[in-house]
Amino acid sequence: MVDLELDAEVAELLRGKDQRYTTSRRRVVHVLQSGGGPLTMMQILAEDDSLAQSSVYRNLTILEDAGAVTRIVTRDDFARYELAEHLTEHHHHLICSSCGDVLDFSLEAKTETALDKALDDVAKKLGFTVEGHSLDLLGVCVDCQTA
Amino acid sequence: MVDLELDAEVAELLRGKDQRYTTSRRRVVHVLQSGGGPLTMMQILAEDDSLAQSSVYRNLTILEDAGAVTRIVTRDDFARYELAEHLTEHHHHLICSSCGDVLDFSLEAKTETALDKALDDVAKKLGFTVEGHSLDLLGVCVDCQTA
DNA sequence: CTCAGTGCAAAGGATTTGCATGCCG
DNA sequence: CGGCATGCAAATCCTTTGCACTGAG
Repeated sequence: MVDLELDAEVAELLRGKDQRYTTSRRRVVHVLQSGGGPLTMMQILAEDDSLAQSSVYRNLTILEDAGAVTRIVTRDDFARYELAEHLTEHHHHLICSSCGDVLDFSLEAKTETALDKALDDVAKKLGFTVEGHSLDLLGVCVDCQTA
Repeated sequence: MVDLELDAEVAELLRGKDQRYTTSRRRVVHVLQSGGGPLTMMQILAEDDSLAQSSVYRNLTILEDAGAVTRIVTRDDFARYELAEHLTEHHHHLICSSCGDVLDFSLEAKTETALDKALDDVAKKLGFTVEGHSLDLLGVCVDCQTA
């Protein structure tokens, strides 16, 4: 999704919650877009130092509420944020157990479909209403292996 | 795994780290074993009030370090703990987006194998060393649907 | 002008740690 | 006996909140 579409989409989502798409919110969204994976607060602030920590926290909460951003927590003590799935592509996470960084990856459509079906079956059996799934691969990233 | 095997296994793991399998550590392990899913600190303390909060935190850290316990974080602000995978069966988590509770579930062996293979392929392509994977199903549990 | 959005600093809450005591080996 | 494990309470650190200020409409 190119910037313009993305901005329009996010603006729309925010309007639905009577929120404006302000400059700093736009900045946060753009940082997330260019991340290549979910980012921590530290990473976001480092990427754009015109942003104030408390405002970023507040804006991320608002963006999450509007459905534009998803907050995830992995092994370490920092929450990470990424653009909501419908603003990107369905993907999964590769978590480095050494440095803690998180990268995106995707499965072939065929595999993904098979997985969906298997999960639906399980959920049906347990009486669960499925809202989505997340699949994390835990391992050591390239950088940490060479280091 | 029955209690005796489990205790022996955990004791062994702790010995490997020069740690004792004390009474309160044993209590924590047994609470986790009967959980049916990963438990929060609150749930653990509620299950056995002879346990002191700080000691449970400390013991869980030690047990995790010894490879007997795994710490996971979901959507809410509480960490959850479960017995390490090699002490139980490979399984996945069903997270209720309403009450936050987490339950275990398993996939058919065939599905699990296919998934493993797909993940291995992806990891190889990205130069990652795989240590494991986790699959969470997000939805609404039976209790929350009727409520 | 008005009111949502912002930034600073102070508060909040799950988790961790210092220290004196108790208990296992 | 000696040292690790425990429990209490105080400290930590990410995150949230109170409040006064700023800027868009």
